[in-house]
This record gives sequence, C-alpha cells and structure tokens, in this order.
Amino acid sequence: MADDRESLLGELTRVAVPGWAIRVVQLNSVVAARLGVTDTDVQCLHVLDLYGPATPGALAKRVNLTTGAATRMIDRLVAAGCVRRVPDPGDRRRVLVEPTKEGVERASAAYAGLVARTREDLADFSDDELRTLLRFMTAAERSTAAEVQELQ
Amino acid sequence: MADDRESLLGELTRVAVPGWAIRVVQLNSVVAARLGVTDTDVQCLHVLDLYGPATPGALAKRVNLTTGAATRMIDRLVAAGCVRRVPDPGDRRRVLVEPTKEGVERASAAYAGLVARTREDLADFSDDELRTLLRFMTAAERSTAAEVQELQ
DNA sequence: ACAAATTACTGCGTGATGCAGCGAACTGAG
DNA sequence: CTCAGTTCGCTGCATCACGCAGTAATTTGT
Repeated sequence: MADDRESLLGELTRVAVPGWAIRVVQLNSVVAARLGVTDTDVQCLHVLDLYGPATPGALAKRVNLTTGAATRMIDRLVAAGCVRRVPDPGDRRRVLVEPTKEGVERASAAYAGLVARTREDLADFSDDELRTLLRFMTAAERSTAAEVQELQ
Repeated sequence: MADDRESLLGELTRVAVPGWAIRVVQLNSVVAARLGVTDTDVQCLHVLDLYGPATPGALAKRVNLTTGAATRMIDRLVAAGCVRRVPDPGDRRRVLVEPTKEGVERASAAYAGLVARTREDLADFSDDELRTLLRFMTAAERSTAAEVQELQ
C-alpha cells in the first residue's frame, strides 16, 4: 500500500507541508539570529540574492511590507553590514539597495552547512534523477509563487 | 553545460534556497493573514499538525519562543478558534494544546489551492520518479532539521 | 511653467516578544 | 508523611518591528 500511487502523492505533499515548511522557517530564524537581523531581513536578503539590487519600494512589495517598514528594514541591514544604499544615477528620488561583499559572505557562510548536507544527500542520486528533482522543484517553486499571488 | 552534473547540483540547491524558501515564507504569511493570526501562530499549527497535541512549553521550544510568548500565542490561536486548551489528567500543572476541528478545516482549506497545484505538477511524473522525489524530500527534511539543530 | 504622481523617509500608536517573577503542582530525600 | 527543590504555565514591564499617515524631494505630463 505504501507503493500505491495515491499514498505516494499524499506522503509527498505531507513531507513538503507541514514537514519541510516548518524547517525552512526555523532555518530562516536561526540564520537571522546568527546574522543579527530579523527574519524579515533574511527574507529581504534572499530576494536581493535572487533578483539582484532593488529599490526600497520594490523590496517592500516582495516581502509584503509598507515602504516605511522597508526603510527601517534596510536601516537594520545597513547597520548589520549586510547591504548598502546606492543612489540611482537615473532618478535622484530612488535608492538602490545591494548586498555588500561581507553580507554575501556571511549569508553563504550561514548556509554552508545545509549546502554541504544537501550535496551529500544528492550524491545518492543519478544524473537522470537529479534532472527529475530539478524539474519538480522548479514546478513547485512556480506553483507556490502562483498560489501566493492568488491568495493575497 | 546545463547537463553537467556540477551545474545541475548548483541549480538544484539554488532553486531550493533562496527560490523556494522565499515562497514558503510568503505563503505562510498570506495563510496567517487569512486565518487572522500571526506567522508564528501558523508555524505552531504546523507543529501541532505534524506532531500532535503538545504542552505550551514543548510548543515554545519547537517554534523558538519563551513560555511567556507561547502563552500569548496560544491565547491568539484560541481566540481565532484554531486550538483548544485541554487539562492534562496526569499532571494538573500541564495543559495540552490541540487543534480544533474548525482549525484543522480552515487550515486545510487555506492550503487546498497549493495542494491542487502540486497534484497537477506531480501528474507529470511516473511512479518511479515519485519515489525518487519522496526519497529526496525526506532526506532534505531530515538534513534541514539537523542543520537547524546544530546552528541554534 | 506648473500641477500631479512617485519615491523614500519620519512621528505615532499597536502589538508581538523576551525577561523576570509569581503561584500551583509534582518529585524525591529523610 | 513532610517539606525543600524543581517544573509548569501565566502575568507586568520594557523593547522593538510594523502599519498608518504625513512630508520633502524629485520626476512626469500637460
């Protein structure tokens, strides 16, 4: 029965939520504590990592904050040495927020352990299986993003 | 080059963090807003879902809160109709927190959309591929948990 | 040239959290 | 049985993140 497709599907979705969801949030928290910033700030760093430098307004949208809250978030990240404010040459109202070299290093250091563990896990999989995993992860990322979009 | 194993590994870890991690946190937030509770409260609901009823002290440990903060968290969840306080018959100091039927229903309703999308995504995979995915997800969940344990 | 929109930033109130301390209940040594 | 020590959940107080509303600077459109 454990090999029945339906129970496979159920198990799989259950490992993802709540199983993995809990861990991701927990990991975000401990990484945030390690960097000396809040959980929201780590989310912001991830956004910067994924999409590159952005204005405070754009960051506010992506992490679901008001522009006022984004200003303080950036203040904290600047104080922690993780990001830097750069004036936009094309529009003097705007400010571009970009991660500092030190910020990138400290963030990747915080995730080094997990990356190492994941590499070990992935060593047990063939190239074809890796492609299968990537195919699913990409689809899941897109689906989750779409669901977020729809719900809010 | 995109089929090179090393770049496959890099892409895979990158889709997971920061890619998917961002989405999971965002989804937690919108679900929390929908249920009328905070992000932390949703994390608590996930813990209850995964491990079953627990005392406030145990919940505090799992969501990284003090017992004082846990008390208020449970107050909020009770007020929102998501959980219930049940006296422990064996130890009159203790209180067991368990999800209410209504809480479980509302939570699963909030995730119904994502579950449906994920089912659609998974329809493209064979049974063998599903087993591969489950094998990886399980390993990844365990690795992330271990990493959290070590970091904090 | 000038009004309207956009952008980032600043007081103020609200609320979640940590810290410290409380009473109640359990445990174990004598 | 007694009673000191421990554990458990809960309550003031201070701190800090956030939303809301308003401001100054800049850009855009007419």
